[in-house]
Amino acid sequence: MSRPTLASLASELAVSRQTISNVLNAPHRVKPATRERVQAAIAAAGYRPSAAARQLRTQRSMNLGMRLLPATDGINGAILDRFLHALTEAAQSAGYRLTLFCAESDEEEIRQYEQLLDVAGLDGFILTSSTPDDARTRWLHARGTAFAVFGRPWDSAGQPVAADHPWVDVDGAAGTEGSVKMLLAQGHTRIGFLGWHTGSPVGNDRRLGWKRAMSAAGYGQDLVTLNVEAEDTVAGGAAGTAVLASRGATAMVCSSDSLALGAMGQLRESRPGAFLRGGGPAGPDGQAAVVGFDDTPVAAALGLSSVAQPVEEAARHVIRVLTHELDGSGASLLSRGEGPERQLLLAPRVVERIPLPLAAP
Amino acid sequence: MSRPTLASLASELAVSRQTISNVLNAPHRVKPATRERVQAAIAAAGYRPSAAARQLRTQRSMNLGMRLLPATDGINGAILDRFLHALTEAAQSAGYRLTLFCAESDEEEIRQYEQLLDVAGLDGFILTSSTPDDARTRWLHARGTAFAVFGRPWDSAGQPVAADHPWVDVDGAAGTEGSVKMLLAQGHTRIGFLGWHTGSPVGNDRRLGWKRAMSAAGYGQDLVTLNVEAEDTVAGGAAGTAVLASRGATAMVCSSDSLALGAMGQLRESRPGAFLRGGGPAGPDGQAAVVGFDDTPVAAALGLSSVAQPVEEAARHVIRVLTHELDGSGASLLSRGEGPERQLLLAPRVVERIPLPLAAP
DNA sequence: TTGTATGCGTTATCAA
DNA sequence: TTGATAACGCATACAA
Repeated sequence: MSRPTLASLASELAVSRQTISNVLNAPHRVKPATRERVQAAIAAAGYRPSAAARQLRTQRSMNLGMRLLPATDGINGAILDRFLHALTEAAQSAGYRLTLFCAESDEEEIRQYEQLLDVAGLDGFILTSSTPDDARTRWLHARGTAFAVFGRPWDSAGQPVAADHPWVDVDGAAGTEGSVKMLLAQGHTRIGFLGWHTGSPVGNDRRLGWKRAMSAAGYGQDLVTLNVEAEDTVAGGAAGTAVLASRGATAMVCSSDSLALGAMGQLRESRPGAFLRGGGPAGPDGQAAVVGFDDTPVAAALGLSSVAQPVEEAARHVIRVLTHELDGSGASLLSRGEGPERQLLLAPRVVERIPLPLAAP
Repeated sequence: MSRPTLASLASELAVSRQTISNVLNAPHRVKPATRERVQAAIAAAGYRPSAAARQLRTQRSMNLGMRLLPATDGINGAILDRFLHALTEAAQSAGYRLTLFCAESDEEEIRQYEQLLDVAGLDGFILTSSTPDDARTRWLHARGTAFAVFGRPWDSAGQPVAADHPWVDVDGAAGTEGSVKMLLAQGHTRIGFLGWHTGSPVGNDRRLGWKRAMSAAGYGQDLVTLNVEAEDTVAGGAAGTAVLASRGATAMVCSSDSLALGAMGQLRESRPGAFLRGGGPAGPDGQAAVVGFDDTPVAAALGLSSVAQPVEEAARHVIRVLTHELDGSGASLLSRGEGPERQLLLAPRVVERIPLPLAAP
């Protein structure tokens, strides 16, 4: 009653192991009659090839690795759930398994790569963030290991840079640009930007979209006074909003939902009635408006407008391009047709919401 | 420049492969002199045994599997991040890798078990929830596969039941009981319970704690009127709270942060000033209080009191008991001493917070 | 179209 | 204490 193997099946069917192997890996090379007979026996016996034996022979594990970053904020990190699920699902239907690991730092991440490569023979890695002048992508490239990144490559100055490895990212600037346009349509003119004080490339990108849209609308002279940087927390958002409000801002575009949450709270406190218009988007007639980023569950729960990243689509594409790299190298002789985009910038979507009427009329 | 193997190392050192293998797996069986010489060579060459070859030989993959549930709510599901990270970390330091997979249903989950067992040779599984009369645990038990569950076993009627498989859970009743005690200490007497309408064992357990504490405090006669069931959403929480408030409740204990969020919003709207006392916990003098469950990031962000589950500890213990089951079977001859608790009920912690002053004075 | 022989890298068994 | 041999389950080159 133990699990069937190639050998046990072969003797049972009175054919060679090779024939069964061919039925599985090169069906066209075997006569239809025997092929069907073998296939029936495979199904009946519930035979499944052993991945370990196969890996030993082919040097491929059909296994992808990904580092699980520690859950930081919890508000902003809420995106990971969806990304990870879509990633697992996509990998699974592409015939790959997904192995998770932890690392305290990028240096340790590299050491983990090395170990997982040597010990488990992982075929490739998914990186869920990119840093300026990323040592990890350099290492992987030098080692000749396949990988794909969720995040654009940045040079050491934090500027976008060309790279020849596969990556997928979301166009943050387009997101904040869309937020500004939405607020302009609501009648706002003094629209502030509440960003991070870290100077991260991602944050700069989001600020850039705000600048572009404001300039295009003719409010370029406000770019200095209406730009505020704060710590990426609810408290930081409240503090930054106090400054922006004192400079006359009636609406703010934020780099994160944490900041936006703080902004809403601060406005509710300092300007009673700021969100009274439960019936629809508020105008500049004493009304306020806030747009967050990432469209976390918190935003949805509180009626906070936010920029939604297509993380599921990003995850699917990461798998698509990575598996194409892994599977395609051999088949590239046959299908020299184009594969999936090796580099892809996805457009986010601004989700407009009506703030929950959390204050009494 | 290819990776060293047992054979290459052996010829280089002029010893047999077996000796090197022994140095790794049974160091006491090799003479100290040669042992050290081999160990030095291993370190110098950066040799690491191949998991695939090892698995082929030992029939153990050092690999654990876990189904990734689709991110449902996003508010309540926010716990998964922390659980998964702790799980990965614990597995890693126990020498195991973690493989993720997806399934649409519990039946498909079982089919995935079967496939992952046959193909990848996983050593065991972690289940992240338990259902009444769980078919998955029955299947795994029948198959003789090791597993551990985050969640108590329930019989088909949703009552706690004994089972001999390892599990870890958090005592929900103790959590709501603690919530009630906190509210009593604040001066509240009419404390409502806002629970799920699904009749899930987990929900019943949480309701039970409220009942126990209320009865103990002498408010047993209110158990019927102050118990409300609603859909597990923010809107459901608001609706349920309207009912509870109309029955005179000044405080509510909720089965989730989603419900609690809805409760806060509803109270803010219907009772201006309900949370005015920003300076400290509110009393029954016109003040309101809400306690959620799970201590999600949303609760922390909004100053919502909530019951915090020790998910990291739960994850670590799940790995502890599962790896003990896997590793310990052989060593049980030597160390017949007690291992980790095979069944463990962890106590949650009530986190008391001051609501953010989101309404104007 | 099918079968035979060999090796992937490791550990277990046994003999020296 | 160490070494030779076989076997884990599969796929590839080559022969029939």
